[in-house]
Amino acid sequence: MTSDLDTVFSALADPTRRRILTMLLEDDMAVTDVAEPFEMSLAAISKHLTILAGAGLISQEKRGRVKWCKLEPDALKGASVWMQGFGQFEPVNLDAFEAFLAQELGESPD
Amino acid sequence: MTSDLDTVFSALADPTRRRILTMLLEDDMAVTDVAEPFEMSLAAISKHLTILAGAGLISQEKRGRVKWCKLEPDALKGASVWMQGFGQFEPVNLDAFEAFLAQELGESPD
DNA sequence: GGTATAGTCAACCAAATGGTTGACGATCCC
DNA sequence: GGGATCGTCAACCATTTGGTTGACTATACC
Repeated sequence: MTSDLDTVFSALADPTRRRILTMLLEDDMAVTDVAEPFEMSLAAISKHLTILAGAGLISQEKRGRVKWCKLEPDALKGASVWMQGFGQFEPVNLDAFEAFLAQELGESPD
Repeated sequence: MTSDLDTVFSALADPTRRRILTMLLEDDMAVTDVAEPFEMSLAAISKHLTILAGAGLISQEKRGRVKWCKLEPDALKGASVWMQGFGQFEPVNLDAFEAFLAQELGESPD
């Protein structure tokens, strides 16, 4: 039983994959364009993208011969919450932030 | 140049190590006591602890023949901030949270 | 149809990972 | 000193990881 956290954290453990995610923060990209700035083969990047997709961190949609990669930041949520469990980083923690969100958003559904 | 994020995220990618961290959330522990609930050798746990210490996630202090392990949650900070960069988890993002913190904390230095 | 482009697949490889066991050094206790 | 406990080290092993190259499929273009 491999946890979601396993796949997410190990996906994030590789600098190439983190760099890909930050690239996708700007805009959706085709596989070839993702690969362009890296000094490694297209096949290698394709594997990295498969791993990111496996972790749910990106989604991929094929249109014509081009496969578009889209960031799915929600997949970070579980990992983020897990880490917050340790995070007395700030005097204000998740509870306070949730209270803030509740107040800020009024009645947002979901 | 291996990034801090590399070592932190790959330390977190293993379920045994995450479980160790949650155990240490309760209290500082000796190596033998950390190992007790796991079905694996003491040497294996010792290696995991070395990796956690290498990532800065725990510190270890030897008193007598006992080595105490202490959680160092600040080491999660960098990784947490990195992840927040993606976190349009909610309609409210980092900017809003920073504003919230500023307001909440008044004049907290640093 | 023919050719270029986008991307994956399969086989292979070196290095890293996560575990084992057995020997060992240090410390505590009698 | 002698024996038990704490923990690491070293050697070893199987599996996973991150990369390569070459062949291949599918789409686009002329």
